[in-house]
Amino acid sequence: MSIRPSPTPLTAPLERLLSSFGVLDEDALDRVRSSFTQAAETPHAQGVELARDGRSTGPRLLTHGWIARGVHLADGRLQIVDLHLPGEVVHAEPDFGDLAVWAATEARTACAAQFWREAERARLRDGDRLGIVWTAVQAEDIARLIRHVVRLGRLSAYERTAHLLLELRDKQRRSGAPDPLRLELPIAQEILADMLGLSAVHMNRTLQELRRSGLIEYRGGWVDLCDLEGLRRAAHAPLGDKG
Amino acid sequence: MSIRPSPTPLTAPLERLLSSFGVLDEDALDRVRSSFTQAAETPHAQGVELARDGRSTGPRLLTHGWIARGVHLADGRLQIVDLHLPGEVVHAEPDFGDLAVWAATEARTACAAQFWREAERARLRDGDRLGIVWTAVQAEDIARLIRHVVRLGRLSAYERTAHLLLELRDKQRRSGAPDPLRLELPIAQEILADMLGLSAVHMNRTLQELRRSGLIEYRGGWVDLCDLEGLRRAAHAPLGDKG
DNA sequence: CGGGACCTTGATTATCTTCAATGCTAGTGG
DNA sequence: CCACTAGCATTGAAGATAATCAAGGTCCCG
Repeated sequence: MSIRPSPTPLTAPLERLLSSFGVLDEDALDRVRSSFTQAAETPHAQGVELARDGRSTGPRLLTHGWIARGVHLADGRLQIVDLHLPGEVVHAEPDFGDLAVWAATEARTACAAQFWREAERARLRDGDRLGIVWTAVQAEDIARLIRHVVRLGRLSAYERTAHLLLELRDKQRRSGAPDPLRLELPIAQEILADMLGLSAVHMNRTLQELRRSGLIEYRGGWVDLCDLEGLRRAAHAPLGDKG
Repeated sequence: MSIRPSPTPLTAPLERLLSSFGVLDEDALDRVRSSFTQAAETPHAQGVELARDGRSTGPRLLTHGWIARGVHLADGRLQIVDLHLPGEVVHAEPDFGDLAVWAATEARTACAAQFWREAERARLRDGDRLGIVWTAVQAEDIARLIRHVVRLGRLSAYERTAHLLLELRDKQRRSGAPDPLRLELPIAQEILADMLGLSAVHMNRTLQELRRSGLIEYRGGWVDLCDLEGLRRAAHAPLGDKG
């Protein structure tokens, strides 16, 4: 009997995500995996909150499904701050304003407290591969927030949508998606609208416009990025590396 | 001749800012001050960039004036990501996208590389006051970005403007402003517009609307927050603690 | 006095929201 | 197998919000 199933399946998407930011040596990879030996997956039904206001579940590794973070205004308006894909460590602590964190689809997570401590400690050791990679991951988290600010502040609905699709594509590639031109989009258009600060109706019309322009095809929860270069031009952004 | 004027005036706004996040003991305060014994102030003329694209000056302590961080789009549009006041440590490294950092007014900064290292190290030591406070400062940086996302995504021009004024007021209080109802605004309306994702014309009209509503008075680079509670209601936000 | 930077105003147009239906599809129970 | 329902996508029309264009106006400074 083996002590532990070979490449702990739990951490597979995390390993892919980390590797997309830099090479992990055997030692680093080992520490990543052993941070989750104690961890069991928790399932989350669609729409159920992981954290809100004061309550927190600590940092959690998303293993399956999508998780959304966002702010609810008193009058019902919602602004989504980020959408998380498998492999990402979701900092579910609402230390930041009254952020809500919920499962945008059926999802599964595992406690990442030990990993978080290990990674933070690694950042301070010179030359530690895990630390180098983890620093890059956190910088990217902030860069993504900044891109979101630019998207919402200065891009039109059409530009925003193209920009977001490229953003999600890049996320999905880090998460280990095989096809660089096919994007899984298992969420309602209303969620995209709440991400982009648009009404659901206008979101729908904008997606149709992207279809009519031949930049995407969209049906059944999948988006085909037919014209990556066109999307990039539409988004005024350097997102969406190499087809 | 004295080696160094007693409470190094250079760090005074930084000390106030840090203290607004938690108590610093003598030891922590000492380390803050001695991180800047080697540092000299550099002046920056209005509009001059500290960093752009690849080039960086490393983390710098803003001692006088305002600094802006933002993204320029190819067609001339500009989205400002944050406005910095004295006491803040501006991470001028454009690791994050193609962020530009420039002096929004005449400004002076000092190298904060040593302080940054010291503060980061302190974060990892349990019970270190500097570490605790620095962690809070960084969490607030992210919280502010998230509030910016909500502002741009889901608030109207009127709401956005009220929200931003409260945000700037809170910043200015941390920076040590004496009057909690008087806000110095030494920047053109166009800069506020670029912060809020509006045209300069509409920014102007929105400010007038806030004046007509009796929420603010605005002239000569100063804003009086006549009705703090009204602003808070207009902003749909819990910003703007106690008059 | 002239020039430049900034603020203000009016008129017009573009973008996006809201409201109100109507279709579409998958799941459910009779 | 077939209504029946719920959730999501789509459409049209009307209205609100903000951008754009084009002038003036004000203030400061050389």
